[in-house]
Amino acid sequence: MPRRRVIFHIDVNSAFLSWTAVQLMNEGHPDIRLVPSVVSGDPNDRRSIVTAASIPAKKAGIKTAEPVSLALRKCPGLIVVKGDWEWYRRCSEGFIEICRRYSPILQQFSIDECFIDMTLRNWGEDPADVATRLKDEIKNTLGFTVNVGIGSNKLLAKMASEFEKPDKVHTLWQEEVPEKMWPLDVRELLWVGKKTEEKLKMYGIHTIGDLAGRSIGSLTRLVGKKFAAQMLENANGRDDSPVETEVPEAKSISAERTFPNDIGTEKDIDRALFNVACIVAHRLRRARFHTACISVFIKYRDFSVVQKQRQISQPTDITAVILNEARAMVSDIWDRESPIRQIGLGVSKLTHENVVQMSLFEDPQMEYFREWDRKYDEDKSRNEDARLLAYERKKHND
DNA sequence: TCTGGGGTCCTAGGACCC
DNA sequence: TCTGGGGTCCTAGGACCC
Repeated sequence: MPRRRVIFHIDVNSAFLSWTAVQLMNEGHPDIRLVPSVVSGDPNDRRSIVTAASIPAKKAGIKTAEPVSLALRKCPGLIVVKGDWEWYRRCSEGFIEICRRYSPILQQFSIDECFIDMTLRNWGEDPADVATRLKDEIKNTLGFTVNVGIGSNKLLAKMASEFEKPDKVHTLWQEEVPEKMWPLDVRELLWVGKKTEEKLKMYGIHTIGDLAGRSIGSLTRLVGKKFAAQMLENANGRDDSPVETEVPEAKSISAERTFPNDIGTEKDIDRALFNVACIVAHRLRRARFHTACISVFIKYRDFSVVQKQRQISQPTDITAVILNEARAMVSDIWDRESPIRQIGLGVSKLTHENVVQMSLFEDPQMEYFREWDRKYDEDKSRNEDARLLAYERKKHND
């Protein structure tokens, strides 16, 4: 007899804020979760935005992804803390490890979320009790709270974990969909973002229930065939995607820079391109990839974006080659008048280097470029080691 | 004193081939 | 000289996620 699937979705509550709170408490500071506080990139950068906000900060009207300057105006006493990515990585590993003890069929969905397939567990008890044990174990051993959503598929589990927060367990079984999911605003449905919300509401679709009752034809006209079909399935609580235990290989690597003040000279642009090219190419080499497609984009002051991509015949991981292509493309798309807010560089069509054919008669200049990259990579890894060592020392001394 | 950074996937139109 | 249709690849743009 086919038994119904039991999926858990575990979601760290205000992840970056909680993790920073734990870090600060380890150093003897008070708990920033209890006061209006936010985590941001560089708090001194006038363009930095709110990465995570405490519940008291949210009550003061502060939203994730809004500018820190705006948040400070809304709440003058706000505590702004810079995020620590190394620490976040460790917190993430810690909570994933605990989840994996409950089921080996685990899919990490992001740094602070995962799905586990609990179908094969021998349920002598209510799944909600097991979920409660899991959430309490994370809280007691790691010091931060999670929500656990339980459902008969990934979509329902994820929707359930979004219900009341923090530190809660919720179920959303198929039969609970009309009662628990249909009354929700259509925007709450996974994959329905701002633009889709606008379109749907223009056609009188306000709740997930409204959406569930529509015909595929009318939705196709709004959002296209594929998305319409998926949205309709999801609104009815259907989703048969498996919990994927394999970590997918990267399909693209990119980096971008937003300037503190918009720029407009060739020199500034060139310097920024050089910086992002170094970063992207380094990450490419570290992952042992070559790229066959390079892309650039420019974001102007009014947030309009122009972009260009180009395939190259000989896949490469050489900074200079990538930078050269990027320069040419930026020169093609930049109108040479409008100040630039942000510039980005990406690589895609990634292949592993062992399948790449080396050209027999390579430009002798390439050897120089390769040497340059080798030095750069060495330097980077030395700095990285030193940073980690300092990190460990600091932790040891605390 | 408005809006980061890093990804994935989809669609539409044009080029090119048979 | 007007004419077709299918398939594939490429590019630009746009939507979504955390």
